[in-house]
Amino acid sequence: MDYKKLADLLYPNAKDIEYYEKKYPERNLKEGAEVCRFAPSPTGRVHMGNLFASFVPEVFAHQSGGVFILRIEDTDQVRILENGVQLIYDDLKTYDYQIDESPLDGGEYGPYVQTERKEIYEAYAKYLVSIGRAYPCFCSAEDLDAMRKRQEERKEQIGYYGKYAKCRNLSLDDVKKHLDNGDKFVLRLKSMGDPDKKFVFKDLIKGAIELPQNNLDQVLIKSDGIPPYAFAHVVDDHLMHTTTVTRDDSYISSVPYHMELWDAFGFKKPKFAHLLPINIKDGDIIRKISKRKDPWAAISYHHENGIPVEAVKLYFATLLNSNFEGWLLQNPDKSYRDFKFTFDKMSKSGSLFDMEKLTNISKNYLSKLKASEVFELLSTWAEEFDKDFYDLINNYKDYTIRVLNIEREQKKPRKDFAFYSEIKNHIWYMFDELFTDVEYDFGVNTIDNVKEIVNLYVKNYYNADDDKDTWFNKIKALSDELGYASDMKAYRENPEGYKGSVADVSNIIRVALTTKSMTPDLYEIMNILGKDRVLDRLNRVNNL
RNA sequence: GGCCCAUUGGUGAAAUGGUUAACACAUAGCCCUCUCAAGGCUACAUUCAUGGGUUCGAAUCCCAUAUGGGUCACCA
Repeated sequence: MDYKKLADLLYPNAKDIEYYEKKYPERNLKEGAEVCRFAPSPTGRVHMGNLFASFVPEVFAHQSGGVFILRIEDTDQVRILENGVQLIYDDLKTYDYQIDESPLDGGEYGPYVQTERKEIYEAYAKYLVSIGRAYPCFCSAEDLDAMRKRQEERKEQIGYYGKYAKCRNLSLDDVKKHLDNGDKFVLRLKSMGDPDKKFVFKDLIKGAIELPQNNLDQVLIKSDGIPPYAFAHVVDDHLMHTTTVTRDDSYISSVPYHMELWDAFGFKKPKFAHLLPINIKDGDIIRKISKRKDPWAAISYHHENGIPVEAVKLYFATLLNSNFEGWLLQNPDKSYRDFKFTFDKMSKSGSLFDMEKLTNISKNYLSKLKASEVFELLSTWAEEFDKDFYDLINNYKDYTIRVLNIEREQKKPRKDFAFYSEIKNHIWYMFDELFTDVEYDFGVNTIDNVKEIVNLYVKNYYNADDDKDTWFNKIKALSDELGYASDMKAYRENPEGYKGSVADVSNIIRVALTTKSMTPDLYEIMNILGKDRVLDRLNRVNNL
C-alpha cells in the first residue's frame, strides 16, 4: 500500500506539517518555565470545581515564570453554548487569573479555539496517513452497532480493533470507490498496542500507573472533519509547547491511547498531572460538584454573597498543597504567589469542598486588610448588590472607613465577617439613615431604670473628649452612684449585694446607642459616632 | 461486568518501616473580659476500611475482602 497516495487521496489540500512546525517554533522561555493550559468546553459557566481545575495550571505556569493558556475545546458542536467562551473568560478574570494567551487575548500560538484549527488537524491527520498509522473507515453506525452486539454476545472486548477493524485492509481502489461514491469516512488510528501487555506511565500526582496497552483503532477525525478530544489535544499541546498537561483524572484510563498517539507522531511528550475533582457530601453520598445540584458552587453565588475572591484562592491553595496553610501562618504578609507549590503534595483521593473552612480563611483574610481596602472591596460589591448601601457608605466614606477600622489595627484584629454581604449587619447602626424605626431590647431592665442611667450619664459623666481610661472610670463611677457593682469580681462574689454590675450599665448604654447588646468596643463606637449622635440617641431613649 | 484509582477523627489532612498518629477547621469546656469578636489553655482517632501475612518493629510493604470513585462513544 502506498500511504503517500492514500494521504493525498484523502486530504488533497492539506498543508505539510513542516509548515506548522515552523510556524509554531519552540518557545523562548527560561529554564524550568512551565507552559500550562486550561482547556474547557464552552458548555456553561465555571463553578468551584473547574475554577479549581484552572487555578492549578495558572499557579504552576506563573510560579515558574511560564505561560498560562486558555484554550477552548469546542469540537463537540452539539453541546456548545452561545458566548460560552466569553463567560468562561469573564469568570476566570473575576478571580484575577492572569491569562497570557486565549481566544480573547490572542497569542503567537493560536488560534485558541479548536474548531478554528481544522486546517491544522487536517495536516497532521494527513501526516499520520502518510506514515501508515491512520486509515479511513467507511463503516456506518449500523455496522458498528452490529459489531458491538456481536462482541457483547461473545463476551469479547468491545470496539474497533483487530479482526473487527475491517476498513484497515481497504485497498487504494476500495477507498477511491467509496470517495467517488461520496461516502463519508472517519479517520482511525492503526493501533499497534497489545492489551495483554502493560503500559506504564508516571503521573505527576498519582505516581506510576499500570494500564493495559491500547489496541483500539480510535477515531482521529470525525466524519464532519473535526477531531475528537484526544487527537486535538495531542496536536494542540504539541504545537503550543505545553510542558505540563493538567486535566481531570477521568482521562487516566485513556492515557495509553493518548500516548500511542504522541508516539505515532514522534512528538516529545509533556508531563501529565491528573487532578482529582473537588467533591461534595450530599447526605451520605460523595459526588462531584454539580452545576445543577449545587447552586452554592456557582461563581454567581459567590459573587452575590460577596465571598472574597482572594479567600477562595487561598482556600484552593490549601487544597492544592496542605502545607501551604502552615506556611501562610508563618508568613502572614505574603501572597500565595510566593509559595512554591508542588504536584507531589497534591491529594491523591479528591477532597470535599468545605464551606466552613472557606469561611474561616475568609475571616482571617479580611481581618488582615486595612480598613480602606475592606472599604473598596465592600463598595465594589455593594455597587452591584446593594445600591442604597453603596450610596450611603460612599457618602460617608471616611466615616465608614473609621467604622471598619474598629479594633482592626491591633495584633489580633476582629474577625466579625467573612463575606461582604455580612458587613452591613455589623455596622448599620453607625448610620443615622439606617437608624430609624429602631426597637430597643433592654432585657430585664425596666425602662425607668434605663432612663435613670442614661439621664445621669448624660448629665454628670459623658464627655466626648475623654480618653478610654477616663471614659471607663466614669462608667464605673456611674455604676457606683446607682448601686451597681463597678468591680466585676466583687459582683460575682456577691451578686445579691448590688442592683447589677458595670456590665449591665454599659450594656444599657450600648443598647441605647446601637439597639444591639453585642457590639465591638463601646468607647470606640461612641468616639466615632461623635458627640451629637451620642446625645441625640441617648435623648431618644429618654423620650420613649 | 472488565480495567484503573482511592480509603487516616465531623471536615481538610501530616507522617514515605521506628518513641505518646502533626497541624488547621468545626465542636465542647475553662480563663481573660463592660457585651461581642478575638486571644490563651484544655478536651476530642487505645488507632489509620476489614481480615491475614512479611518484619525485632507497619498507617506506611504484600495478599484477599469491603466500600467509594473513574473509565469502557464519530463526548470532552
